[in-house]
Amino acid sequence: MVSKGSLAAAMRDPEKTRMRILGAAYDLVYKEGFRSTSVNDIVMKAGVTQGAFFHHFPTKNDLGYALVDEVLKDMMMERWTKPLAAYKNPVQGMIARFRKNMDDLSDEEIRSGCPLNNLMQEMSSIDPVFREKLRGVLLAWMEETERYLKKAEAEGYLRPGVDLKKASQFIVTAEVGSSGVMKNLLDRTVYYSLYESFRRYMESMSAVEILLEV
Amino acid sequence: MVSKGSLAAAMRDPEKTRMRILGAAYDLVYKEGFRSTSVNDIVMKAGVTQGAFFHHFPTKNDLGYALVDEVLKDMMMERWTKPLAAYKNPVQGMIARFRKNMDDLSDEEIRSGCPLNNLMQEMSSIDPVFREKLRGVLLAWMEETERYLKKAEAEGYLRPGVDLKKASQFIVTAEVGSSGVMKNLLDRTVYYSLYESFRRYMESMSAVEILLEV
DNA sequence: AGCCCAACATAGTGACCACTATGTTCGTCT
DNA sequence: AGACGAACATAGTGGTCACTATGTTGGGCT
Repeated sequence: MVSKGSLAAAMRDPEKTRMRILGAAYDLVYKEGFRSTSVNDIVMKAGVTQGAFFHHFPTKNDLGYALVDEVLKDMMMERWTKPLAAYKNPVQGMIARFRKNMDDLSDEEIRSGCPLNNLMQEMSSIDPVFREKLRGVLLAWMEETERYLKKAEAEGYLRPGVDLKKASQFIVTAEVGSSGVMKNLLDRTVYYSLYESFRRYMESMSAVEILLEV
Repeated sequence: MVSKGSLAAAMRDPEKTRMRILGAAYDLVYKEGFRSTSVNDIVMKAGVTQGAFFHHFPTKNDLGYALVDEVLKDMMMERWTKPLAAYKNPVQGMIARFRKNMDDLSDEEIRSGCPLNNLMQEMSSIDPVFREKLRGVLLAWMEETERYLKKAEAEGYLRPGVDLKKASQFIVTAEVGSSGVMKNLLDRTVYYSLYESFRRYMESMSAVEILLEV
């Protein structure tokens, strides 16, 4: 009776099938773009049939929307805002994280760019539903950044008079823009250069000396 | 014999035909993206036949390359670096131009984003020829920016110790990133916010008080 | 045990795509 | 004046696309 159980586990598991599709789609869309990725590419990579695909997602666009809601948002928050909780001084955390996210990137990830930025530039102007969902991710990123700036302010790490909303919008713009520029230039020295400028900008609003352990 | 001449003017003019194709293609690619724009879309908008198109451009990709080399590059320089020549203080010029380029944008242009950024995010990772050509535009933009920073430094407008190359890379990244973020958010108040942060960053490297006439 | 429906699998289908094969026309050059 | 080639125009062509019509199968529920 062993075989039945172990085989059956892989057979009818709709939630797992859906996740396999989403996972395969995320990789392909990240690397090739949404329009350039065909449903066939996705089902081949996921190891399922087109029938399974269209059973779970009525249209290709619906898959794209699910990608943003269920995969992309967590991905971005996991990378950019969640790690800030580990730092006593959020300003120092943002500087350190900008650097770390850059150092951790593989060559292929640099070539592929920022998954949020990719989709924003490709889909925002041609599909209002995509834009709304991507806008939600971008705003959440900015709001979380602002929340950590507020925390920094409350604990005396910020100079008085800094407009936290404006600063958080600029911070996210710099982070997104850096990934976008790097995707084209493919030159890590430029990334180090952008990091140092970013650090200078962050330090200009800091009330304390920033010491970074390397 | 009047008819012959006036009609003939529009008939066999290869240079004009080529330009009509490039102009129509630029608009469509700018708004819809390169992959989403079909050759048929382009020839319809240009008012020429597919035969004419493929006579002037062997493949659709070749048209894309010509777009970058012959249209996009001039477009970007005309908008971002050429106007800096009119300012005595280039730092002030960059601040003023960031603002002016934003104010001059129509709603549709905001929705369409930065034409260079659009193509970079869409094509850089999937076509090396595109990447090289786009890279040329981006580097030219950065180098021109650096040239104006050098001019500013020579005339005493910059604080000592500013790394001009790093600063120019960050400036262009902020300009590109702002257009990219705006394309999604469609909210001019965010643009004003980004402008003020950009201005603060520029002022942090300035040796003089910046006075902007509104 | 048998029924039923979600969860797939298979095999198309029309639309659109970049591109081509081939024909025609006009200006130029001798 | 006649030839000739660049500058088009017309009508396809194979391939790919998102999507669908129609089966089949397995597990849960009575």
